[in-house]
Amino acid sequence: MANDYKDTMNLPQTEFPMRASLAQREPQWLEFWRDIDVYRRSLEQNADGELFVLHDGPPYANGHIHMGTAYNKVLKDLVVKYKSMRGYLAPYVPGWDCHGQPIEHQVEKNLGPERMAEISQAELRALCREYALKFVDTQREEFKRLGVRGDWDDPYLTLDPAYEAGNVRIFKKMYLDGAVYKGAKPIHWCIRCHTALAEAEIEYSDERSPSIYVAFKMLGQTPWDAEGEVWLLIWTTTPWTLPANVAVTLAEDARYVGLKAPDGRVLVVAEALAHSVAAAAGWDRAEVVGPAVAGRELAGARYAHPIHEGVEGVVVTGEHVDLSTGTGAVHTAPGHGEEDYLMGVRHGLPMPMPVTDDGTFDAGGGPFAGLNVREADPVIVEWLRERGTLVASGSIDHSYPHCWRCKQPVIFRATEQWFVSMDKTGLRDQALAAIDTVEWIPGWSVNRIRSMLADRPDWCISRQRAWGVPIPVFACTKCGETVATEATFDAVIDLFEREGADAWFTRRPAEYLPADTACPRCGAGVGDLAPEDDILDVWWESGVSHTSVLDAREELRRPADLYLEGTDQHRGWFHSALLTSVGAYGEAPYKRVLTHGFIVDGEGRKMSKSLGNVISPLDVIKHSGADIVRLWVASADYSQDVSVSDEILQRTSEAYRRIRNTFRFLLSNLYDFGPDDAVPWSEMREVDRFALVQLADVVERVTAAYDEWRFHQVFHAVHAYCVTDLSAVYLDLLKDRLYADAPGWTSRRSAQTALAEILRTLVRLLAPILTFTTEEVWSFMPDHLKGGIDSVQLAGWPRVEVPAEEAEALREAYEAVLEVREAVTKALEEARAAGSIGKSQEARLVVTAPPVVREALAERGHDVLAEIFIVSEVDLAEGDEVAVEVLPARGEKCPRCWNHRQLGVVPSHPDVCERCARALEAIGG
RNA sequence: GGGCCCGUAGCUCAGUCGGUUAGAGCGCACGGCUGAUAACCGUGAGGUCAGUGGUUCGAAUCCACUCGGGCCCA
Repeated sequence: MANDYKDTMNLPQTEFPMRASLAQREPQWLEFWRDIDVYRRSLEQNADGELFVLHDGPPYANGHIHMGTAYNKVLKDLVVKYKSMRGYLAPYVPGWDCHGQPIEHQVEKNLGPERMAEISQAELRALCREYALKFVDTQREEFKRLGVRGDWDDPYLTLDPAYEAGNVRIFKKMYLDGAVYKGAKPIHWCIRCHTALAEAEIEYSDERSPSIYVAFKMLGQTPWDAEGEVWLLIWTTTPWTLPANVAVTLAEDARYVGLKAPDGRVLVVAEALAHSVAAAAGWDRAEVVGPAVAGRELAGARYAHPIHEGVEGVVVTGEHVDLSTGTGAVHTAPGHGEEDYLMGVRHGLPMPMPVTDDGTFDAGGGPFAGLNVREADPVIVEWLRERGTLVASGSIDHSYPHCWRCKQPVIFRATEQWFVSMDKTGLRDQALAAIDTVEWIPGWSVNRIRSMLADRPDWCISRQRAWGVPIPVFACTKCGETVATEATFDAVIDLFEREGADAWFTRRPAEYLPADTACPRCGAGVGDLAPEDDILDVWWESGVSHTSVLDAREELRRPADLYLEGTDQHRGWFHSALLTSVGAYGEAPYKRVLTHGFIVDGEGRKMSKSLGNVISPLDVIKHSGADIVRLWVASADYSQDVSVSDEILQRTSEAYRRIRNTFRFLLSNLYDFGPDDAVPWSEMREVDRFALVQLADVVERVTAAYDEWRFHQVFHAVHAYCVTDLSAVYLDLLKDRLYADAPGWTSRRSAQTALAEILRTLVRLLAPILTFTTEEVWSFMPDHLKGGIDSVQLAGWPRVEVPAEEAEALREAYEAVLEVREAVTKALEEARAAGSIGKSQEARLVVTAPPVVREALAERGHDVLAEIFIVSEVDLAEGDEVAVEVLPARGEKCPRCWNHRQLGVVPSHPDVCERCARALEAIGG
């Protein structure tokens, strides 16, 4: 039986399992890393290395992680681990964004309206803190489970006292420079709850509103003067906003005409809407009179205010004018609408706000003073009708915003807000200049942040909420003056450092401000100062992490080497960090910014519950393992949106198995490879030397890909190497030598020398990506290949040195050999299809090739060619083109190595071929 | 509606300055091996380079528009 010889061979042996069972095994590696404190040791080991700071952008501390956060964190981990293995001192301090409306909103919902009414602001803040910390813990465990390495025991939290104080440091600098000012801006406001509402606190539902057409009398000359008295006709569904009117906005390019009303007045409307206006007014016939004039030509015209006597309004133009409904002339009240507000900012319009916080008109409401806006509409409509300016009226059903809590319709109402001026101190220009000092990856991303900065309005940094860091200024209760000086800021910084921002809500200013603090206007003392109610925009808070984290922590440094976030952060964190850093220090907070796309489904659509295409990283971890998530992250090109689907994960798992089996083969053939068995380069077989040349080339390509932030090319290069160079060619052809040669022969040790080098190199190339699997591989490697290092993460970056000249010669020669090999496999396949052979070792080849190729082949030697082609014999012939003839092998099948050879050459082992006989002799068989 | 970006095989990706017949791996089909075995090897089929129009001797590549998608604004 052929099997008699099986025991005499060096067949692969390993305990390294073929099946990964990642979901079960990965947690053991997490324990291992915890036990050896791998993060700390990675820092200690590189204590003298160059510092590389990847600064973590803080995810929001509510809910579980999703694919987007998982993707981002894994990408960061790849970078940190790669840099660390290259010898950089690469600390990673994860952080969380803990303040803000979503948490406050959720806590409020959990409490319910009754308890909410009883609770103090300090108590609410305590509940918010508890809520945020709970999700910090949740996400921390989930990120750790992904294999992300960092200082999880001491992350940064935006609710830490020292962090909160950093906000004040930056505010102080920018305030004292004159960049911060107080202005007004319309926001959603609930007049019943007396509170500002965020977008997430708005519910839309249908509402019936009045629909009225109102004529504003034009003043001065108009193009239609010859036709009669000229009025500008507007349409609105919110009559109560008319007292705050300051302008009428026309579409710049649309044509406006005069519409002759039955009473003889000329009403100016957009030409496109003249007919629908006449229909709404119920006129049988509407005559268009006089010229048609572009909107822009009417800009600057004046009209008499529809409510306030003796007041004038102005005509402006804007791009938001809708020409499908209404009149094409938009009533504009900057205090009552977002677009109106922007028009006001652009044209320098005043922003009257006649509505108080409970919805009552003050004196600015003119004839309606004292009336509540909820009741005002019919009164105002009647009032207009009496004066003859109401051209038409009806009602309309439309979607309208309501308060999530009391379900009442909300209004847009301008309130006092704090702003950062983009231009007063040159912030915009400085920030634009700072952008050019930063490396943006991918390159186009600079366009994105540049256009956003160039176009953005002043930054509104105040929010009317409880859960955040207060705007650190005081108001004089006597005269209303703002009190904020270097001394008060420093006192607040000190207070926050000691007690956190909570103290703002529990202590009186007199307790912590210098005793001599006084109002600069009226001289009122410290006892008459009230702390500002509003809190800072959370983008400000996370933005100042360059100060609260990078400056504050010893192991970090400002500016950071890298910020790495999704593309939405051009408007978010990249943006707010840049503005606060430029505002305070005149420079960018980062040297480099890498942005990645969003996670979408297999069709490129965003993930949403309603589409039912959401994939959770937690599920993938549970079913396939975190290394599959990590391999998926590494396989995709992050410069565009990244798809994930069951099929994609399936493909990823297949690629994983392929890589894993490559490791398994390497390990299983090194079971008897001892510390003294390595063969020096000069004594290695040529094929093995070429394998090392290929390995060196892979290291170079992969290292370049990492260095140039092209991680998906790392994956593709390594995967292709495993499949094409190793599995299909080198490992396949090596089996004969590995299995059949005597264990200690140089020929076999030469092969093992190459395999060992490949193993210790490959495992480290992949360590940043397959963090669990490579650790597992490392644990199965012979000790002498590990150099006494217990974690692959601490093993440094591989270098494979090959003599340059010889390497080049080998590349050239083997390019020809491998090309011929392709022709060989095709020929063998044909022979197989014809039924003349099964195993390739049953074949003998006659290879015909042109002189140059033939020479390259001949130089290898016939036996080596047979080894490379995995056949029993190769003969060469010369011809014009490469051709391969497949013949039955000569001799008999050796029962030990299965090659076809002359058997019985060695008398002591008459059954087997000469090589096997010698091998049997060598092992004393 | 505006700004930035994306679209190459079923999937993940290459494709140099515009230059032969657009490549690789996976998957799929078929076959081999049974000494990497829930593994491994081979062969093969798969593409209107999203579409249309243009520039050019020549376009996946440059330009315009259209369609589809993403992020951010409005």
